[in-house]
Amino acid sequence: MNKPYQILIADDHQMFIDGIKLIFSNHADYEIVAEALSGKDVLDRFKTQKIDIAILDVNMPKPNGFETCKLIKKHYPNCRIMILTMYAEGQFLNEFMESGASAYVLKNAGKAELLRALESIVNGQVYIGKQLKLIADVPERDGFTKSFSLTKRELEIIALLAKEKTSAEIADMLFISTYTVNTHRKNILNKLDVKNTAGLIKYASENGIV
Amino acid sequence: MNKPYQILIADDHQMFIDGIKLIFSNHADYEIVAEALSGKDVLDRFKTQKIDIAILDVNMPKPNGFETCKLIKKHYPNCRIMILTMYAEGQFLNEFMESGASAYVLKNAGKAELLRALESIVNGQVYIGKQLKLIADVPERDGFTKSFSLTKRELEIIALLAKEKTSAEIADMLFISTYTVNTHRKNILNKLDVKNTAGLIKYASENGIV
DNA sequence: ATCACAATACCTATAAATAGGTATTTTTCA
DNA sequence: TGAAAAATACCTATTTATAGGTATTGTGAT
Repeated sequence: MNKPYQILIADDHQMFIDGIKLIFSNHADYEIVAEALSGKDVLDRFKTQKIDIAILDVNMPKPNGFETCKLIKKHYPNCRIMILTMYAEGQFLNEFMESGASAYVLKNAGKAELLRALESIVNGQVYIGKQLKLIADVPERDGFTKSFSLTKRELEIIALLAKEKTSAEIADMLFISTYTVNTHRKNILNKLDVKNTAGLIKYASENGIV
Repeated sequence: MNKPYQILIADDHQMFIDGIKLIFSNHADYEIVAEALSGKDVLDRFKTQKIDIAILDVNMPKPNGFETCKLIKKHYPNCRIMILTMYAEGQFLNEFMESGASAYVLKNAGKAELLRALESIVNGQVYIGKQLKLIADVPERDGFTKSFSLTKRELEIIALLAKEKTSAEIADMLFISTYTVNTHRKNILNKLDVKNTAGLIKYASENGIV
């Protein structure tokens, strides 16, 4: 497995594939060499091309994402697989664990997280998207990235901070004490491991929270 | 001209078109109804479909963006046109003024600005991208968005703020006084018309400065 | 040579954010 | 029904940021 890594991308929506392709155009380390619209398509591609990494949608027709994943792993154990899902619910986590995939990421994760996940993958680590991780509350495992779970209230406050509101203004809008807002802000900074509001907003922008 | 607005998108790179399409998928107000790879293509599309807004790349083959724009305006004066350019240089501004287009935006402007530009367009205003405006230093005109030009030093400071540095830390790194850094920050907030660092970082993220 | 702008610096006062705590109530879920 | 997580609230001290000024120096363009 050498650079640029040869990637297959599979999803039943062509437009989504196009979007992903856009992310990798001009990227030195990764190259999209195959596309597939169904699980069967994916397996066909493997027969004819060398593929280092497969990015699979869970909700794919024919064999779905996990089944396809298991089949790939059976015949091509060296291939690394990233599973994409639309839903933040952790209901698929067990399946993920059994499927042999290396990454499990939310579809609306954003470019930054996608690339981070791929980096983990090529380093032989397992990556689970932040938003997914916490909901499922999986025990820590080697190679898992640090995760943080933002609560509803915290997300609400981030959104207002992004609208240039001060703690006092936020307190007024949410009918809570300024003390409480500040406590939330403190917790948010700790969870995201950022130093101040600048880092917070940057994180939020990069991860589609605002 | 009623919602959803029917949009034609023209660019000689199919991938770029796909990217734009992705932005408008699921958007209630705008719908991409036509694509074109050259100026001639564009005019052909107009003959067969109703188009409210045309988004044209300057560097298009056959008739280029501006020429195509003039031709469209001549035959379909009600159509609003957005011109996209890759370069921040203002050399095309005169041509833009004469072309009758309603918006002039940098290609790497980002989703947020693209939508802002479209909003201006449908409201009958003229929109010129921030980064473009200042370089050209056009006199203010009705409907033009407020413009701001960030200096090299200001951009430098924004970059450091995005790295969670404080004014004192920035002062140390740039070998200048903290007073100076604060003066720059003050000027930046004014230029960008944001209230605080949160707004500043959000702007910077949305506009590819950081 | 002059004018505009960028970059620099200083001062003061106030507002806001951050960091360190502790602690209670409410929700949620097993 | 209990335990854990989330949301709430309060206190204090310190650091940073913001807003209002003014002012000097260098530089690039006309």
